[in-house]
Amino acid sequence: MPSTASPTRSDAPADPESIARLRRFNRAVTTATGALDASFLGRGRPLGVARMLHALGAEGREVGAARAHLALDSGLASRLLRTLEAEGLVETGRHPDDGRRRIARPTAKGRAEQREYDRLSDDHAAATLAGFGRAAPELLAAMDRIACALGRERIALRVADPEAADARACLAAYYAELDRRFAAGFRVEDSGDPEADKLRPPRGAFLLAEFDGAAIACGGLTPLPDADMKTGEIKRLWIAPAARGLGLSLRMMEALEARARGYGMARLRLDTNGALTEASALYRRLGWVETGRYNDNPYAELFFEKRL
Amino acid sequence: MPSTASPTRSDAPADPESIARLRRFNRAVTTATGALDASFLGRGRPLGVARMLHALGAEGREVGAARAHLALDSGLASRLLRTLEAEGLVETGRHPDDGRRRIARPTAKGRAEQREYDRLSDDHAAATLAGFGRAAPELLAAMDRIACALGRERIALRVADPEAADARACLAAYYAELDRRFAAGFRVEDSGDPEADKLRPPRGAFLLAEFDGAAIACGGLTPLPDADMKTGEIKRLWIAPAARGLGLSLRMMEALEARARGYGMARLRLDTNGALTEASALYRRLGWVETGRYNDNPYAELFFEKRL
DNA sequence: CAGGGTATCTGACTAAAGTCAGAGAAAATC
DNA sequence: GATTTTCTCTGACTTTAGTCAGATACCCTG
Repeated sequence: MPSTASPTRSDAPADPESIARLRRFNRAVTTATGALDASFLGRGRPLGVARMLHALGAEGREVGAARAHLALDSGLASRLLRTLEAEGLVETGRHPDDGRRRIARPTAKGRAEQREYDRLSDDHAAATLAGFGRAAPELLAAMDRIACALGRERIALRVADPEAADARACLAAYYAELDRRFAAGFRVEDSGDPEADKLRPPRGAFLLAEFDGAAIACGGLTPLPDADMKTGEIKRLWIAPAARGLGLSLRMMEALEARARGYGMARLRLDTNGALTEASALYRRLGWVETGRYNDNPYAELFFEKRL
Repeated sequence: MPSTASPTRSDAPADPESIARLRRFNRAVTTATGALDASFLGRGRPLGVARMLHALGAEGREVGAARAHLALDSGLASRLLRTLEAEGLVETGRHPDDGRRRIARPTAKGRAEQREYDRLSDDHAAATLAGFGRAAPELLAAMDRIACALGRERIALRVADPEAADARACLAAYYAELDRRFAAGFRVEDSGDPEADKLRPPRGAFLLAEFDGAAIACGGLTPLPDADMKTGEIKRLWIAPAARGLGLSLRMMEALEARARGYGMARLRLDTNGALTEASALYRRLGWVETGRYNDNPYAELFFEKRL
C-alpha cells in the first residue's frame, strides 16, 4: 500500500468505507506486482512470519492451505509456524477428520497482533487518503476501476440471498444509478419489483459478483407465470461502474441462463429502458431478440426474449 | 509489472505510448509500496544486481549517485558492481575531475542486457494492456490519475523551451481541451498566440511540470508592452486531467509569480474564458482581481490582474 | 606537504528467505 | 495386513541482502 506516500498524520480522519476501498486497491496491486505489503513491517517481526500470521485469519487455517496461499516450501512454512508458536501467537492442533493434516489457530494474543497489523494498514490508508485531499473520492473511483481490472480473474459469482446486506447494497446502487440516468427519475415501488421470494430457488435466483469481499455486480432470475411454467425473467442486472468493460455482464448473463436451463426453463424475457444503451447492445450481442411488451412496468421501453 | 496478471501473449500489440503510461503507473505504485519490479527477475540474476544495472542507465553513472538512488550501503553497492564487472556487463573508471569518485558504465553487453530488461517490462505491460481489451484507454487514464497522486512529491517544475517537443505536446493537449470545452471551438491562430520568443528569458518564461519523464502541466509568462515595462502576462496555464486536484496549479502560479518578481515586474495580467470555471476560481483564490479587457483575444471573456 | 575530509572498496559478520533430503505418523489402497 | 501415498516436520544447506569496521587512495586547505 502506498506506504511511503507521506503518512503525514496517523490521526487523519477517514471513513472506514474509503479505507476499505484503498486497502482493496493496495491488495490488488500488491498481488499483481508480487509486492510486499509494507504494513507487515514495523512490528519487529520478519515479513514471512507476519504474512503467515495474517494468512491464518482470525479462525485459523489448515497448514497446507496457508502454505499454498503464500506459495511457500513446506519446510519454510513449518518453521514460520514454530516461530509464531514460540511467540505464543499460534497454536496448532490435529485436523478432526485427518490426522496428517494440522490446523494452525491464532491464540487470543495472536488475534490481538493480527488486529494491530490491520490497524497499521488502516493508518497507512487513512494517511494516504488525507494526503489526497479533496481529490480523494475521484481517486478512489479510479482505484476501484484498476483493482477490478487487475484482479478480474478473482471475481467470483455466487448465489446470494436477495435480502442479505451485500445484495441490498448492490441493489441500492443499481436503483440510484437508474434514478440518475432516467430523465424522470426512478422509484423501485413503481417498477414491478419482484418480491425477494421469487428471486430464490427453486425457480428463481439472485447472483452476486464479488471481488476481494466487495459485491460489484448482481443479476436476478425470476419465474414468469405463463401457461407451461417454462418462462423466466432476468431482473436487476447491474455491474458497478468500476467493473465495467471487463466482460462481467457476459459472465453474469451466462450464469443466469445456465441456471434457467437447470430449472428446465425454455425461454427468458427481460425489459429495459432506452437510456441504458449499453444494456440493449449487450442483449442483442448475446442473441436476444426484441419482442412486444409483456408487463406494465412504466420504466420499461424495450422488451427482449431469448429461447434457451 | 502487473506481472502476475496473466501475461497472456507476449506478442500482444500495444502502442508504445500506452506501454509507457502503464509502466509509469507501475513505477509509481512500485515506489509507493516499496514493491519490487517483477521484470527485474527472470534473467537468472538477483534483484539487487539487476536494479544496479538498471540504475546505471545506458550512459553510466557515478557510483555514489547510483548508490544514493537505490538507497544502498556503500559496501553492498560496491559488491553489486563487482558482480556486474565479473559478468562483463559493467566497467568502472575514474571520474575525470575527481579521482576519488568512480564512474560505472555498462559495456555493450551490459547495454544489451538493459534492453532485455526493458523488453521484459514492455512485454508485461503489453500483455496487461491486451488483457484490458477495450477498457484499456479508460483504465490508463485512471492509472495516470493515481500515478500522479501517489507520486505528487516527485512532480518537478522546470524552465523549458516553448518550442521543445515536450512543451509542444503539452500545449497541443491544452489547445485540444479548449477546443472541446469552448462551445464554438478553439483555434490557436485566433487567440493572440504569444511568439515563442516572448516566452523565453530575459522577460518571459515557459514552465513545465514533469512527473517521471512525462510533462503534465505548463504555464507561460510573457512581458506586456506597457509604459513602465513592469507588466507581465500569464499565458497557457494548463494542468493535465490526471494531475488535477493535487495543488499543482497553485505551485505553477506561485512559480510564475516568483519569476515575474525576479524580472522586476510590478503587476501581472491574464485573460480567461467563462467556460473554464475552475480557472477563474483559482485566480480569485490566489488574490487576483477582475479587471477590464486589455487585449482583443476573441476567446477571452474574463480579465484578471494581480499586483506583485 | 601535513592533516582532515571524502569516495570507494574489502573483509568479516548477521538476518531472512528459501531449498532439499529424508523422518515420522496417519490415511488410502491393494 | 502390507504397501503406498499424503501431510507435516526437522536438520543441513545455500543465496541474497544488508551492516559495520577499517583500509586505501584521492582531494582540498592551511
